[in-house]
Amino acid sequence: MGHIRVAIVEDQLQTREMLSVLVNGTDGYKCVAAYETAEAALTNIVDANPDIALVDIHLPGGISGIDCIKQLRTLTDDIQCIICTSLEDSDHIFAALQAGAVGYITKSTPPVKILDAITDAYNGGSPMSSQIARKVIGYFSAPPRINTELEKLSSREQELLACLAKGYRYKVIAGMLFISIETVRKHIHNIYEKLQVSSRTDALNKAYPKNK
Amino acid sequence: MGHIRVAIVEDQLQTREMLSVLVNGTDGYKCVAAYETAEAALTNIVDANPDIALVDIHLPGGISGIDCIKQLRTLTDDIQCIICTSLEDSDHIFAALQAGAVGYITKSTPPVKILDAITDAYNGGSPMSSQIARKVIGYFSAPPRINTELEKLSSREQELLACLAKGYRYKVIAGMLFISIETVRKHIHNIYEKLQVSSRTDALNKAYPKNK
DNA sequence: GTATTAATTACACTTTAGTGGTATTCCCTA
DNA sequence: TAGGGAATACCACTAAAGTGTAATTAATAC
Repeated sequence: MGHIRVAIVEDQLQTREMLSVLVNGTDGYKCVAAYETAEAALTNIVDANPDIALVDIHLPGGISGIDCIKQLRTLTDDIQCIICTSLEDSDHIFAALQAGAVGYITKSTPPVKILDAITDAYNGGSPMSSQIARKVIGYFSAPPRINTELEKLSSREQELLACLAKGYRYKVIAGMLFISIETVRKHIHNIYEKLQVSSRTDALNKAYPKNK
Repeated sequence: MGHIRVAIVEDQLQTREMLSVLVNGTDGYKCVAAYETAEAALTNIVDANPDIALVDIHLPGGISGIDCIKQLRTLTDDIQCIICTSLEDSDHIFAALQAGAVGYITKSTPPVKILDAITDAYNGGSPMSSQIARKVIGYFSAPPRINTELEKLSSREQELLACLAKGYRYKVIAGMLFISIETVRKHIHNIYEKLQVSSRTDALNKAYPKNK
């Protein structure tokens, strides 16, 4: 005991060797497995029982590192995966975190920082550079877009539109709002004109654009 | 030039003083404003023109630090806000990042790390501890919820449903998928049966529930 | 004080959506 | 190989949605 068990999933021999030497050469860390492909990792990694797995995104064969993590999550929750890659675009970062990676470091990370990242993840943190963190939170801070479409509508019309969004029939809406079905028709017709559409779904898509 | 302009929004005099002394006492940083309340900050901060604002969450008066950031975003995009608080729960973190904060540090952060965070944010990073980062990504990987409704549908049916979502008419869908309008009807009827609904809007609401 | 606008109702009409039944082909599996 | 699901297609029918025009009232704006 007393050491963190590390597995490596990395196709490049040189990087793989570098990582395992780094890990094994440091007190408190032990490299318990190293795989060249996702396939090899998935069939053997559970037996190796690492605490932490360093996973490359770009792997040979059909399974990417991201998919590898995704599938690994179906096998066990005991292995925490850190993506270790040269790819730094938002899409890969996002996909990796969604797959269940707890950290994301780049291959240019200096060796001592890699060990820090391993310890960090082991202690319940999520190692990533603040540059990467910025990209991560980019997904949160939804564009402060104001909905110009909705503003075109009167409050009554917005009320009607909300009913449309819930899928209510004209008759039901009329009953709920205590107005005649003809008025409902008229309101909705006005809404469609203002939004420049001609169907319920189009109106909803325009007024409440899907965020992602 | 040559220094990062910092504003402070913090109700506690002691902390405020500590931060301004820290910032002003370090080469490359300058405290250009310090406010006790969100209200004061919102009316004056744009004129002070800081690069970075350190914002507490818990502020006296009606406006919290999070709402302060939210409103500030409607005034300018030039000020990057870092939350500096003692609150560390996921909800606050998430709300802050959604409001537009680019970083999240705690008051227990040592002074030098606070300066690092400011520089970090200034350079396009998102300063936060890896513990906080873990909570952030928790929102990503958290709901491994599979959409059981969508799974009931065959791939062809899902294709049809996607067309419905875009607001296409039956005739248009038929043209796009090279099938007859009657087949479109049939598919959609089957979809409605599987989802236990009887209208386009209901089907979409059930198959693609709004996440918020 | 008059013009505009939102909200309301009405009627007639066209188009689209949704229901129910039947049938063929293909593919997969028990 | 018999059955089942999925995809395709057609028909007849009903229900709902959407269009066009017109008119009244109340509030608001100029």
